[in-house]
Amino acid sequence: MSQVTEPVAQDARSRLVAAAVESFASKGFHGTTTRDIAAAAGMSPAALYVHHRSKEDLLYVISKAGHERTLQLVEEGVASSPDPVQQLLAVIRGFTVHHARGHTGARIVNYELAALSPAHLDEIVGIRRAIEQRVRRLVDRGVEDGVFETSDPRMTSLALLSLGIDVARWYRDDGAWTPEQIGDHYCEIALRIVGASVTR
Amino acid sequence: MSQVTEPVAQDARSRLVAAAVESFASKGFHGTTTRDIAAAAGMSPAALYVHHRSKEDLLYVISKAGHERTLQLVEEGVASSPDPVQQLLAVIRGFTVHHARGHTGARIVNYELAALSPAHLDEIVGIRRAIEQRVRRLVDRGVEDGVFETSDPRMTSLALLSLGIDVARWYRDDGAWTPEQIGDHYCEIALRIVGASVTR
DNA sequence: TGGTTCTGACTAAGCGCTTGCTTATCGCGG
DNA sequence: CCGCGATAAGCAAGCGCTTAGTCAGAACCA
Repeated sequence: MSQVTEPVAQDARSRLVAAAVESFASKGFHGTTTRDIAAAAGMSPAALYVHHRSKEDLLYVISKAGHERTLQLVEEGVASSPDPVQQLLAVIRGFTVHHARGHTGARIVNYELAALSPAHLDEIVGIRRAIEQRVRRLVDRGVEDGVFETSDPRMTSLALLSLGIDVARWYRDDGAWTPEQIGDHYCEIALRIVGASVTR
Repeated sequence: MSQVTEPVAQDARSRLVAAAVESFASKGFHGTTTRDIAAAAGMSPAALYVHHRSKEDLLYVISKAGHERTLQLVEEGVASSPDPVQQLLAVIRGFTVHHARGHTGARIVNYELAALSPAHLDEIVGIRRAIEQRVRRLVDRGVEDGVFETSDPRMTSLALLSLGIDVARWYRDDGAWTPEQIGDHYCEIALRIVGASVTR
């Protein structure tokens, strides 16, 4: 069977993905060479093409997985409670912590969209729309229930997402706060943004 | 003298800068070729080097001007009133409108820092620190005066800037809101974030 | 005519990706 | 248990092309 060979191949494949994540995040897609990635994975340039169709395909794999993880995170937050306030807290905490702890991957997810092929971009944009829609529905529900108060729910939900996404840009591993501390403070900020009339 | 010839040269120079802004913003620094820039400016590839030392130098010129403009904007907002609330509103409105209307330039300013040479990056980081410091002082003043209320003024001021910067990422010219509408809503959000106990 | 602006032709270096080959591991007939 | 053909992983070398940047001279304007 392939129970012995597969793990080796899977390891090489994921090592290339991990190397690409590091390279793309620090130097950008176009600033990264296939030789950079191969070297970081401890392989020859040609080995990249044994496991991946192209450099762009590597970006697509990373982007797809990152977006799906984010969508899952948001959906879990919404499903965690029937109360919009608790849903908001769960979503913001998960979203923020994820963008801080996984800032390398999140940078690629949010800032390298233009490097995707048109077909791949289409697919990714679809997932992004789903993420935005989930948050918009959450805010709308809160407004309907009278626990949120905002003059423009659509822009408010966009701002909530925006705040979390931008954490990936400014977060540093050697910074002053842990991802959890940022998550906590961003929950406080989020409640204020939606005008939640609830004790903290 | 060169009073007559200079305008022509200045025009070519600024046409190259304008072309570089468009290209860098849409395709990124590394995704843009010197031929892209020259062609967009209606010139041959070699003409770029008559007016600029290198492609990186072009990026530096754009980044420097953009950062200085932003710092100026923040300082004008702070100087507009002795009242922290009015200062905050002026800064957020100016900052947000600038990042929406000038989103092409702002994308380069905020997302192409890694492509700068170490020396140039140092200089730019200095301006960024000055911008952050101005906003932090504004928030600290508001807290001292008792008109703002927040558990972490440092993270709050970072979040305020973060929110404005990210507008450059998601704003579209054909989107649902004008820069001014976004500025208005972001003023409302900012007041809530700092816990300003003031009527809208 | 003199000086500046701008160009076409060029180069060295670096790019994504392919090729030809070696090596390691596999199931399987004897 | 052994040896054989098959499959896949990996590498050194390099192909065809594009890149940033150069330079000698044409074109232009005072």
